[in-house]
Amino acid sequence: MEPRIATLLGDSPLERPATDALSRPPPPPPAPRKPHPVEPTTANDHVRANAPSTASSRLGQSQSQSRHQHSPSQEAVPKRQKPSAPIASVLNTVTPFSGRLSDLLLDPSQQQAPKRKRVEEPNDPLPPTGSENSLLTLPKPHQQPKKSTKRPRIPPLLQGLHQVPPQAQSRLFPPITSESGAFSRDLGDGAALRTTTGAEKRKELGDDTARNAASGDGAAGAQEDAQIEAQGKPASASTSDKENRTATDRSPTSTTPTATKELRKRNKWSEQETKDLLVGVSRFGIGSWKKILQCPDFTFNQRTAVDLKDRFRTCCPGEGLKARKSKRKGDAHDDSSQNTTVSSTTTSMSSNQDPVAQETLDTISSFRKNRGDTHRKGPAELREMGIHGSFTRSNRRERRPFTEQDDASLLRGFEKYASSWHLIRDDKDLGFSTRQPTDLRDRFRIRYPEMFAKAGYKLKPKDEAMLKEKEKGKNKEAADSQTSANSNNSPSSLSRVKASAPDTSFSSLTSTSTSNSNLMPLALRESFLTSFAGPLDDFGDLDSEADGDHSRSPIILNRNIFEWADANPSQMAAVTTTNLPSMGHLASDAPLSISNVTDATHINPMITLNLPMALLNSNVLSSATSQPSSSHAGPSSRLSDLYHHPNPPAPAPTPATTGLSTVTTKHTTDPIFRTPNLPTIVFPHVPASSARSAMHNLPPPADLLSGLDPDARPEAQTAPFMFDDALGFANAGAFYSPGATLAPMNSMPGREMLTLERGLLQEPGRGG
DNA sequence: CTAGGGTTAGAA
DNA sequence: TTCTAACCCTAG
Repeated sequence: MEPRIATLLGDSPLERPATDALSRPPPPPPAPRKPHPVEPTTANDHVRANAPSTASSRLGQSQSQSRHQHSPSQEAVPKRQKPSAPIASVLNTVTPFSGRLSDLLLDPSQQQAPKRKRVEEPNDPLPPTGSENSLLTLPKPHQQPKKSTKRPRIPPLLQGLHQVPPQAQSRLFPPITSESGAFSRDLGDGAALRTTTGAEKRKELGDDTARNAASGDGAAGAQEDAQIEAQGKPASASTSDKENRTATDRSPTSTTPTATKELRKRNKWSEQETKDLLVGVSRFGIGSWKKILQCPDFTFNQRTAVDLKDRFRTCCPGEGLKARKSKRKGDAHDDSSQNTTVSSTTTSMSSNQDPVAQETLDTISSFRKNRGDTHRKGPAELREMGIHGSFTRSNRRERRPFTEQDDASLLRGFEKYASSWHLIRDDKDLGFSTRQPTDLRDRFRIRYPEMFAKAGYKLKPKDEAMLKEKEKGKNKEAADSQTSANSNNSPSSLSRVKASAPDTSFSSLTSTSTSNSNLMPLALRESFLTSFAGPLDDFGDLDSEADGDHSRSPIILNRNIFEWADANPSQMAAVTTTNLPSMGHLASDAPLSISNVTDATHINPMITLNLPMALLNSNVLSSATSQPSSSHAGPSSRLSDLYHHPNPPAPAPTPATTGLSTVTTKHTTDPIFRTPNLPTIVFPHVPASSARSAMHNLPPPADLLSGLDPDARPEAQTAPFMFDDALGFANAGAFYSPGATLAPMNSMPGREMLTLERGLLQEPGRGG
């Protein structure tokens, strides 16, 4: 850090002493302004301001800090002379004092002693040694001039981070600001604390004041705060309320989440609290925890709504709240059966004093205390509390998780109606009749954050951050050469944000994508766009199927594909364009356009083979085509989807494709397509061993490319496949692997990746 | 009606 | 106890 600071200051590490000197002893800046640079007035003022005993605790810390830092610089004082003069001259081009100043201040024999004295005498009687003190008190006056000379402000601030004052560690670390008050405010200066406002600070206040109270120093402050709080937020603000109520007897409590984790201690429920809770539930109903919490009739010891809920669940298991899952199977069964009995009866009743309710309670009691659960409250106890009958439930709808199908429908709905959630809800086909529009919106936000954001809506801060992080990662990945393994989703928290599938499908399909988050070259995406036509067609279910975090596995192309291609030129040709409607199209336009030559080694197999495009049609793999695509089909059928053109009355079969479609309408049974030499991925009968080891005998790139029309192989010619030296090529159609992404198939650095997102490979226009 | 923030249920 | 997602509330 320090070297960096030095760098920021423009000083070489060697000049560091000079830097220190600048911040402490009077540097040139003040010189021009004041005829007498040694004039102590300024310094004194500062010292006075800082000296007060109130701030002494912190000052003391910073002093000790400074001392450490200064002692070396002191030793270096004699050496400073040289550096300081140049710096002075730099900072102050016109300083008559520059020379003198350094002389005056830095001369160890003469100047230091007098100067020190002046400073320390009036202000700081306490300092152990004069020399240290002088260094401490001097800096501030000179830092200000420093600012005026446009010195970076960072260094002094950063330095403070080196050694966190011990006391500060145990409490909130003050904000890092340029305000000098940042630290001192946190130092237990009650007045300063009390002046802060705002919810957050109030929270902190409660904490700080609590400590103050404990120390006897800020007790008044604590009370004041409590009052303020109580006034501002009567019974609300569970957290702050919680902090204030018994703040004095819970000194270790901290407001920071992290600190809370460590310091929060068990807070047992008292009988009175429990009673209040139960009475509250009987009054407001199950689920109205906040109301209960805020009801002035009840007192809770620093409870949150969640605490209330949990307590209630403990006391009255089965009463409207699911009991905790038991890890042991037997228990689980026990619990569930019990729950169903209880809740099914209780939840259906809303009237108190119901005999059946009593029965329910008795049922509960019959279960209770079997397992040492002493918290359950039986009917008798409840009656004692004045609670009769069962509890009513708040009319909150029952929580109902979204299924994958729901998600798919939601996506479809969104494609159809955009963000008109009520329309989505009303669409009977989508089956959201039991949901509220906002439910759909919320779910969509969670499930498809990227699309949600792209549609112009605001994500929850957390999701947003996650999304950003993800994009970062993605970009990084894109930059790095990527092994197929990389493209697997990590089962981390990010997994919730599907690896760009929604993004890809949505953005590319709507052609609104300017996103760089996609690994696939834009042109390539567009190619697929056109080839698969469907604007916003259902990619949803595909995506939803990828719900499993690992479901988006990349396609790994077998090396042997090259060999196979070499050995089977004709099939190769057929395969490469099979099932890629756009391919035929492209081919017809420009025979070579399908190559994606990103470098000399990426060779379009088509070029290599130099085959007539007439072979290019379809369904080499048509064995799968007989299956109609189903929107909810599994991967296998999806595979088939890919392998044949989805809609027999295809939306827009390209001329080439249609024209050639009659040429090869073959089945896999056709010997020509059942070459024994195919890679296992596509053609199972190829031994993987040979596939891996085989070397292909491809002519040198120069030869292969010699006859090419340069124009026909532009950089991003949107070819769905690419040829990689000695590795093979990827063809979306032919080598699609159910499961997802067609990932980069080479692991060589600097190679351009071809990644096909699942959505792009999917058939559009299902059912419609 | 929607956006956005708040509250609650339930799992971890 | 914490965290996430489903659900709720309400201003605009």
